[in-house]
Amino acid sequence: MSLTLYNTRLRRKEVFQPLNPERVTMYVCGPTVYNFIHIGNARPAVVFDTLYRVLKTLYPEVVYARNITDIDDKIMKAAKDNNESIADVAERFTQAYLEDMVSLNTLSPDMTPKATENLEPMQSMIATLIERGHAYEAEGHVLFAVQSMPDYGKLSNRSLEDMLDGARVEVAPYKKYAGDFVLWKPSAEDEPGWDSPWGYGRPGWHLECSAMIKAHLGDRIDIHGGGRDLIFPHHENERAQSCCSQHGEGEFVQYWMHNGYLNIDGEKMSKSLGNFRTVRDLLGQYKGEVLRFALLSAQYRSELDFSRELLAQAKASLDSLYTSLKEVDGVVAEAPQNLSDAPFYQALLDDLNTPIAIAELHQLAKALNKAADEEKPRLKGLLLKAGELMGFLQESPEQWFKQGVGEQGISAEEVEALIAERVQAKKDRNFARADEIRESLKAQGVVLEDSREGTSWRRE
RNA sequence: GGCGCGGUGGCAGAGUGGUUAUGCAGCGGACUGCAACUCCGUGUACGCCGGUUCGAUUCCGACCCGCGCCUCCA
Repeated sequence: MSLTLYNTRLRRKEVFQPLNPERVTMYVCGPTVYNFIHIGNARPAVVFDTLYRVLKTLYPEVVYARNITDIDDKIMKAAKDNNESIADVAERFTQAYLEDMVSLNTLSPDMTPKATENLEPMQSMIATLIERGHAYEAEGHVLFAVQSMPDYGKLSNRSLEDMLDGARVEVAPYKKYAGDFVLWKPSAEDEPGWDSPWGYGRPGWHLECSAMIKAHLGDRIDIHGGGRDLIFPHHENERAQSCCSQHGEGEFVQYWMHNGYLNIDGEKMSKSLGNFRTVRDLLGQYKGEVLRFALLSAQYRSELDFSRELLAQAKASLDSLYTSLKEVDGVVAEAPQNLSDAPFYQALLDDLNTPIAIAELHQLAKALNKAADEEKPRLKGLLLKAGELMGFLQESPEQWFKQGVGEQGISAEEVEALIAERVQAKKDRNFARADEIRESLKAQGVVLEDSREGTSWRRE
């Protein structure tokens, strides 16, 4: 079976056929670095990281780019509010973002282009658009003329008329047409900017992605991903800029992919509504892998309600998977020779059906629990591989169960000492003392488990 | 107003024109000094009303409800 992906532009699933099977290209919209990211922002990072892992099993070279937007009015505002330079704000939150990405077990993209390092390609794209009659200058601005593009609106499936009907912003007076959007805007003396043929200024938001894709990946790429809220206007406008400035004909992006929202109490999580939880904050209470598991517990196009219960269930599921692995700690895993028949792989190939793939993880774990010794290396290898494709199960069970989150509480040495005391108590048939120790540890978040091999422990 | 998404058992969440995943929680049992873990067993749910059909949660139509986008947003 081959990879199928849901293409937003066509509103249906398609078999994925790369432009060049030797080199697959994927671009995902990264953060604007003016704040810590919230867990909703983490969803595309985790989803497309999973896709990246799957693509790597299919193609010899996958080039994954995820940008950093480090020039933007919101960053300028944050810098002003904190009395800090724009570069410092951007640098600080870029680092925080990269740390959060590591916590969520995402692989590093092959490139992380920054807007401020790509002004030249942006300006050259503007020049081309003006030359070709798709853009015009007005009062220090350069605007894209949406009416110059016959199929503008095709990605988001809307007509110009319909869009303007519901418009809720005032139309700037210098626009020839209300739907035109900014490619370049003037900066005041004390604002950041760059010299350009159209005066001192800075790029419009949509431009950087178009320009960086062209500069680093080429005129045409295979996959472009991001959150659903980027479909319009961001990706529609990117498509307009890129299609109208590229060499030759054809779609600039072959497969547009958009993840659904993360909700809080049924409402979209967003910075403007203020109902968000930052990844940073959540990492104080949950391991990154738990957050990742929660994010992948629904198919990426569905909405997902983010709650304490969701995280508790994610944690419980991972505990159970790691328990299976713990039981075969001494078994050497046998790497699967061929994934193509594995149900978890089939599920991932079907537009990243992670809930099914997770169900298969549980099936593998259950099979492993019951397996005869000679079957264990193969099953363990499959389970680890399935986990790896989704970014799970890469810690040792020991680490998973004994490393706490945030406040460490009782030390491992103290736990071991109490276990030793309890073993003696049990030997003396002093069960009252044995139970007392277990209860006391339980109250401190440590669970003891007796077996023939002895007593093991884990943090809850 | 335009465009779009969704409503599945206590919760989360797939899927399918008929044998109705999976996990968590619950219940019964095995194991255990007692537990925990694990294992075995256990749950006839698909918003409402019509239609098509031998048969619909799945297809079609209407309706109700929720959510989103229409130039800040992942």
